[in-house]
Amino acid sequence: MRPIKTNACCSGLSQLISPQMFKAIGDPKRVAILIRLAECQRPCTVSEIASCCPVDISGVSRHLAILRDAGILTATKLGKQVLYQICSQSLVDTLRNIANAIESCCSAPGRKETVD
Amino acid sequence: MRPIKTNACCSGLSQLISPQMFKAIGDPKRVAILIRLAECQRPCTVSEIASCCPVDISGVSRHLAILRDAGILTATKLGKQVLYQICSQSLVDTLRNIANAIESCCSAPGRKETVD
DNA sequence: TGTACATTTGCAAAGTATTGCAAATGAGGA
DNA sequence: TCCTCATTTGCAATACTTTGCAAATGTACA
Repeated sequence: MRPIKTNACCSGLSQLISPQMFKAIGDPKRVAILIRLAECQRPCTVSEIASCCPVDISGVSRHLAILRDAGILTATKLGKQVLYQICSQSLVDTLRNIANAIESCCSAPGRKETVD
Repeated sequence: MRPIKTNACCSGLSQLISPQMFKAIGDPKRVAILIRLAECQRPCTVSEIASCCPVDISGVSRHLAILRDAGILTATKLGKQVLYQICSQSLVDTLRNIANAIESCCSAPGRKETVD
């Protein structure tokens, strides 16, 4: 087996890619919730969001907590209600940073290499 | 409850975001495999990839299949071996398209709206 | 204080994922 | 053909996730 040369510039990927974030998005109901929130254009209550999918509202609340814990949503209490909204700028930045890192790592010519 | 206005431009998100792809990346061992492949700068065999993490090689083979089925890797047979590599361009494009869609959807001023 | 409403949490059931081992498959070379 | 090596698959055990219901929490308002 050949020795494995690794590209030092790729090491940043492990800081950028959070399995928790990807796992949070990797569920069809949570994707439906995200799209609902994106379309909605304003912070939404749990009850409003729950109308996106045929699940008990307690389940929606749990899905929202998973997305919030992954840093994808923020929650704000307002009286009896809780308003959720997408952290769109940080999500956009994270996705772009990962794309840039993969691109520079996987298709950069003349890159520095080190033996593993 | 206010009627929910939705933003027509966001509907593309549901085509772009594949829960399967995010779920595939959303596992620490699979992230380790991806980083190994990214660093490695060339197609790698299963045995080479397996050295990235302390798991039986059969488990690594299954993780690779999950990433391949999600469209993140391609596999090529070469004699007794199978070479895996990241579909880096399509992954990069997908991440950027999602970022662009979220950005235009969530922070576009003067957007078109329709009542849900 | 008591009632109404929105949301979250405890719980148990059902479903899905991950793991290691052992055996199967498939390809190259003696 | 037979042996070896790389990879994949069957299987069972274990662990984790998702779900709905019911109950708990927290807030507003009479």
